Amino acid sequence: MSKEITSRDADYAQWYNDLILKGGLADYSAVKGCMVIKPYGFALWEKMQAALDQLFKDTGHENAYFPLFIPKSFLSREAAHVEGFAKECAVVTHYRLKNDPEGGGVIVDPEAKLEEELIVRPTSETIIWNTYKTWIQSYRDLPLLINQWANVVRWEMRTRLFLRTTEFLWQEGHTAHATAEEAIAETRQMLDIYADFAENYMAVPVIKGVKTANERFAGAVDTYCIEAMMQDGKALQAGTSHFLGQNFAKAFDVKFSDKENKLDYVWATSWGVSTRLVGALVMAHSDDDGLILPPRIAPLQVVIVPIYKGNEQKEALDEKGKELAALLKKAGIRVKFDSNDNNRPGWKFAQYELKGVPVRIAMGLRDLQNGTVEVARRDTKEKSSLPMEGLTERISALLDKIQQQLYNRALTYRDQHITRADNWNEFVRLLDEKGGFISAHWDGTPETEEAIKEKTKATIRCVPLDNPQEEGKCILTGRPSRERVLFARAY
RNA sequence: CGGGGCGUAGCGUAGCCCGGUUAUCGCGCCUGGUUUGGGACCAGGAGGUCGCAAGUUCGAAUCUUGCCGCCCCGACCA
Repeated sequence: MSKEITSRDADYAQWYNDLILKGGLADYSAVKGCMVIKPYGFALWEKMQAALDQLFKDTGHENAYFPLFIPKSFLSREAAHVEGFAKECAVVTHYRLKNDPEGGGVIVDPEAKLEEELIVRPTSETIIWNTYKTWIQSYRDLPLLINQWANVVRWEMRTRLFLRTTEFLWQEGHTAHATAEEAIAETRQMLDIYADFAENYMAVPVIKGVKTANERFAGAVDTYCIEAMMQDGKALQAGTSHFLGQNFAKAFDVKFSDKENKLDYVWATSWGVSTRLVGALVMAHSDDDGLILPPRIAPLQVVIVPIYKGNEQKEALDEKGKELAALLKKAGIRVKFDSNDNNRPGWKFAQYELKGVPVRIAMGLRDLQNGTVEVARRDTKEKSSLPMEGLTERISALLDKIQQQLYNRALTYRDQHITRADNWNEFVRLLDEKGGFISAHWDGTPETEEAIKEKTKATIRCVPLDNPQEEGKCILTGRPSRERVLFARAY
């Protein structure tokens, strides 16, 4: 590939791609726009899944599974929904191939045309609400709190590893409630869970907010989101939680009888996060030496590398290494003892740095004699010699400390990249020179938002929750405004 | 779909402008040995439809035309 870098964006894209490829998270695939998630990358996703799944279950949700295929007609039942997704749907038209009578290959059998085409789900609201119609009759059936882990397909024009792939893995929650208040509370609760997960597990600080009408989910009344800041100053939407009102209940005719035997449509929410979170993690923390993974979700938290001369030393260190690994494992630490003799220590150090393993322990003869080990942090690259005595506790504490410091570092960066702009020139200059979130007044109209996007490529990421009210003038039109909103260029 | 860059061994590349024996180098791989506290070293070895097709030419990785593919930027979007 070319080494010519034509812009900062391209430079950054290369850095990002290298991190993922060299870190062993994923590969390009034979199908353009799709991605192969490698075992290490999938192990990371599984850690994230497990934590999220627990948070969902702790709040009363259950997992289920709905079909991959959706009858084409379902999509058009909700007007805004079809408008939003029609342009990016993969469509199944036939169910059989046959040998090409003209030559070697196979062709689509024209006899095997489906009566109604199926679309591969870009999201599952429609197929799920079609099902909910049969599940919900009475207020006693509510609330219905379902989540599914699934893959979805969105035929995007341009893709990027983890951040935007044609097929991606995610979870999507779909809930039904008796009242608007309850559904809104659910929407907010799930937003809080996402924020909690991003900050406390991924160590990525996020801003909770509401989307403007332009950025709202197709079919939602309100879209809430968490927005993160990447190291290149671009924003990344890391999760969304939608209040759907009665839109889908009406589209799929889902009514229930309340306690007074009055018939009404149910109130809905949906919420999701995807493998994009892996991309967020990579971009938020990594450096030029590779990935940096937060300990709480790192597939491997500690790697032990023996350093030896000759077989005799190797044997002694193997024994000690296995012993230490067992000790750490017993304390609940995910640890690997790498006694592979094919690679030298220096090579292993570099490899585990590329993979972002938070802590490395090196032990050689010198350590055996002194009863110590060398402990190195991935995030700061600091090395120190620690006694074997009480090592487990120290490592546990160190993992916690790394988790916290990663978050603090990302938070400091993020906060340094929220800047106020009070006039148009300043706004544009900040976007071009500094990046990050720009806090500015906006007149509240979709037209102005669109105009700003066209001029600068910046969009309104969100109106932060609990946003302070403040008189001001729109950055573009000068019309009156009551609050600032967050603008940024985004992924 | 537009703009840019590129396609030479598993990976990364030189050579191309200005055509000329057997296509360069590094990593990786195989064999043997020495090594091992930050990506080891020595010796030997295997590995190639130079993206595909046509054309020009005595002769094409190199020139011309067409096609295919990939990456980056933009439009679309999580």
